[in-house]
Amino acid sequence: MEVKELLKTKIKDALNKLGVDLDINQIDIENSKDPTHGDYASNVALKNARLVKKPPVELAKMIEKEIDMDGIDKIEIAGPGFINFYMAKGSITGVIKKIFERGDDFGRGEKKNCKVNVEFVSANPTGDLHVGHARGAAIGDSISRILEFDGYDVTREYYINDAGNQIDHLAESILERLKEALGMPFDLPADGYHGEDVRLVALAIKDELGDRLPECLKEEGFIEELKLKGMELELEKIRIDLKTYGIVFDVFSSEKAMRANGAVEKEIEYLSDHIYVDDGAKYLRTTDFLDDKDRVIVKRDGSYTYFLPDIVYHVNKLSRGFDKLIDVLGADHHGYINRMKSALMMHGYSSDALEIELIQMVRMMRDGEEFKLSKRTGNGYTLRELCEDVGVDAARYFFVMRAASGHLDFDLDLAVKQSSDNPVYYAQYAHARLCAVLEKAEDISLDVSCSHLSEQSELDLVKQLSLFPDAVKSASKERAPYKITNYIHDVAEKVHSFYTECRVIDRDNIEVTSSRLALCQATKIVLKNALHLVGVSAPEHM
RNA sequence: GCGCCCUUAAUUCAACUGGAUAGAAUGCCAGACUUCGAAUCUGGAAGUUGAGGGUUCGAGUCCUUCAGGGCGCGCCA
Repeated sequence: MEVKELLKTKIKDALNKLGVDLDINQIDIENSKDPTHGDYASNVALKNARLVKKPPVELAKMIEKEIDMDGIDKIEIAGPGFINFYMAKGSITGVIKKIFERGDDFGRGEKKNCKVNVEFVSANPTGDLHVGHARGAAIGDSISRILEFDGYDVTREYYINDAGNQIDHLAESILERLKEALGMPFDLPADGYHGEDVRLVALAIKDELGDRLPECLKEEGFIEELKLKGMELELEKIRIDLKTYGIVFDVFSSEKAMRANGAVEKEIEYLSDHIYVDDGAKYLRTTDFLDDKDRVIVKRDGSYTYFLPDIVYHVNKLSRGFDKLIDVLGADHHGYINRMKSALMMHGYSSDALEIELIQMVRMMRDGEEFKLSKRTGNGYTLRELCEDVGVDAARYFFVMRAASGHLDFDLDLAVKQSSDNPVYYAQYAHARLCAVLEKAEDISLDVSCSHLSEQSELDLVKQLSLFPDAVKSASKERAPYKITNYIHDVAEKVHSFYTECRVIDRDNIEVTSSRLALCQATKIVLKNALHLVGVSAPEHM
């Protein structure tokens, strides 16, 4: 049993003896942040003093008197009524053995039997992914990894808006670029895509068509062909960039497919009780639910707003058996939340069947100043370039290390720096250092019971390792990958301190050495597990 | 004007969801390599948590009123 659970049970039993029956989930055990407050602390006495009609300190003392002290060195009542527990060394180091037993699964949550669909990136296939997508991608994938690790069944999904006019603009842009490539007069549409990337796509199409190109340009249906071809090529680039970035989607859904077979018309039919017509347009009465304004779903000219197929899409996702949908979206979509939830409620789903994680803007900083364009190409700064410039590990770590709800300043200079200033290297270096030591002492066996650990820095590290399952739970519950990077940083810090203070390999003292080696190995496992959750590698050598 | 988010050290951010003396990193100052990787470590200075009021044993956290910033408020996606 974990130490915290053990303490909870002990407290519950003690309370029982005092004639107080308290649910075990009502008992909080905190990890003391201050070593003078022991290893663990509880505020049960403060919270429940009224049950015994005595001051908190009195209740704390009563609990202290009744509690089973097995595994506990000392108890102190402090402040207004906190109970501080000082654990016996064996209770603390027990976690090492557990880490060895569970290995890659240490920290993994129990199976939840809950299917979650995480939709993220979903960028229009009309050009390269940029740094805004990169943050959403890093966070979306980390959330997926964390939920998976915590015991959920996760599907990563990408929604392709291939039915809107963005694709028309793409095709028109390619068409003009093709004319350009043939030396013909050309005119890029004002709302088209003027970037270098689209020009290259056009050149690829030109190569493919070869001599047929001039003929094709005259054909009526050629623009349709360009839509398909252009999108396919753009999507392929996106797939490759994401893969390099460590992200693979399980499902790509297409808006076009969503609209097929009269699905949208059926949806209108289904929602008819919530629809009214005003000034020739059809409105959905979302204000009956959570929205502050009714929304147009069919325009006066009979075409649909993007909202309608989006409803079809979300209903489709839920109909595929997911218990929860998570959309990772840019912060400018916040108006969208209640609108979509309302629509789903019309289908009888609860308002929390859909959860939307809003990602704030990224500002790229170089030399202390914001920049938007690439130095090399003069175009927008893309995910691909970012990976080339700072590496995948640094990019992903930086994007998730702050809460998604806050703006992020991405310090490019810091990200390329190979020193402790750079949190990624700080963490990876800790891992590599441990590997180096373990490699050097391969012939010495490990003492998994860690019976010869006594230094403060050793015990601090052990305690830090024992916090990993908590960190996972909290990151999962709050969809907050940054909790993992914070955790990683804390582990790395403790590793470096331990390493400086305690020489691991001492061939004249094999007992201590094997305990320390076991600690190193356990730490290595935990660090690797944690880094994996944010999609960052754990290198053995750097 | 209405709605949502934000405001914590010089800077970028934490704070276990209401807990003890508000913590890290960067930057600044002072130290530590004959030894497992100095890509490291150990100290130090730095705060009226934007301002006021309220709720209670206890508030950065909850309520409220202000001030400042961002985003949204399309028959755009």
